[in-house]
Amino acid sequence: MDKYLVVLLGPTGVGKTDLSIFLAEHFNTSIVSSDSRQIYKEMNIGTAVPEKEYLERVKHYFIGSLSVKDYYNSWKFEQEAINRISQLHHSSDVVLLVGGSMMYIDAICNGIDDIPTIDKDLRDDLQKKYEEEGLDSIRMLLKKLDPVFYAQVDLKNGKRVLHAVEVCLMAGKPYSELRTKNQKERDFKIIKVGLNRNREELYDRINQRVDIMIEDGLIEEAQKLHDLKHLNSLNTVGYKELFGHFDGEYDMEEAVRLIKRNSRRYAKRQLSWFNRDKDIMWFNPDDKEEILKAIKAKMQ
RNA sequence: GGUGCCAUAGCUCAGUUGGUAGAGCAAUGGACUGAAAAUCCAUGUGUCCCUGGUUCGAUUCCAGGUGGCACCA
Repeated sequence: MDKYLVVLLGPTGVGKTDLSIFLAEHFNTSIVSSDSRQIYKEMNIGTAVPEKEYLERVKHYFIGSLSVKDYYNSWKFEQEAINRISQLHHSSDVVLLVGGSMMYIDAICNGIDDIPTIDKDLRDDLQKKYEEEGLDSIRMLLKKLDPVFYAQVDLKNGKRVLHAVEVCLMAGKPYSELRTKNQKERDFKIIKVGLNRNREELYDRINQRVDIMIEDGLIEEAQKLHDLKHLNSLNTVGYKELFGHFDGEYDMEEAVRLIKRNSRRYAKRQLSWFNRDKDIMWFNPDDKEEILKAIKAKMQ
């Protein structure tokens, strides 16, 4: 009997959660979350974690399982989620992967190349060099360490250049040699269901959801995390804009405006990424029965 | 009803001494392999309210109309 992973993806605010409960109950299965921010237990309101009732009705994994202080990345997620999925496949033929974090989804569906974990000291040293000597000096390093990747990389993107240098130094060989781009074999079949709405409707939903988050106490939630704002986990839409307000950079109205705008832009970036993937079947989240039918057809 | 002011991008507005126009905000498209809700790149989208007039040429000047605002009745 074939095992299936049904991947439910789409931009933020499109309505993945409601549909995921419907599908999970229909297939009598669990949900593995592929959301890089809902995984942190201190960030519930701002990341629109499914409401308590849903979490009780359907077993969810990778929601609220980490602290914002924990270091995490998509490679770790790949290891842990793949393990979890195969364990769940013992008792269920269908498992749901639900979330909008593009690279987390990719890590499960395609796999990520094996490269060494970067030493914290090395990361800090390079970061310091970047800040003191500028991007150009990091670029020169990369040119020397890995001319092949240097020719491919977006040289204006500091993070990319920096990371490539880190990997070269850590691995002792060029990053480009480690980038196989090989698709990993999985022992389950993948069915990708993409959710989208017309742009105006999607943006309305995003805007409204931000207002609801504020009513639900997002400001208080962010206040508690203010001291930790330097953490990567808190470099997140909904929190960083409030930190800016707490630090006196602008008023609350402006903070809310920025949260809405940045959420919309995030949704746009997600769509850009997903649109490349020709395996995705696209639907409006309201068409539940149609979606179910399409999934079942794929399982024939 | 009268007088005055205004009408230009999705919004707020600038501008053209007459040669079809540009800022901010918003928006759009894209990249992406161990920070990814991150990070980076690119893009001005327009009956310049309508109809006539003057002019080689009108978004710009003139007249009328329409709509909005203010004041006076």
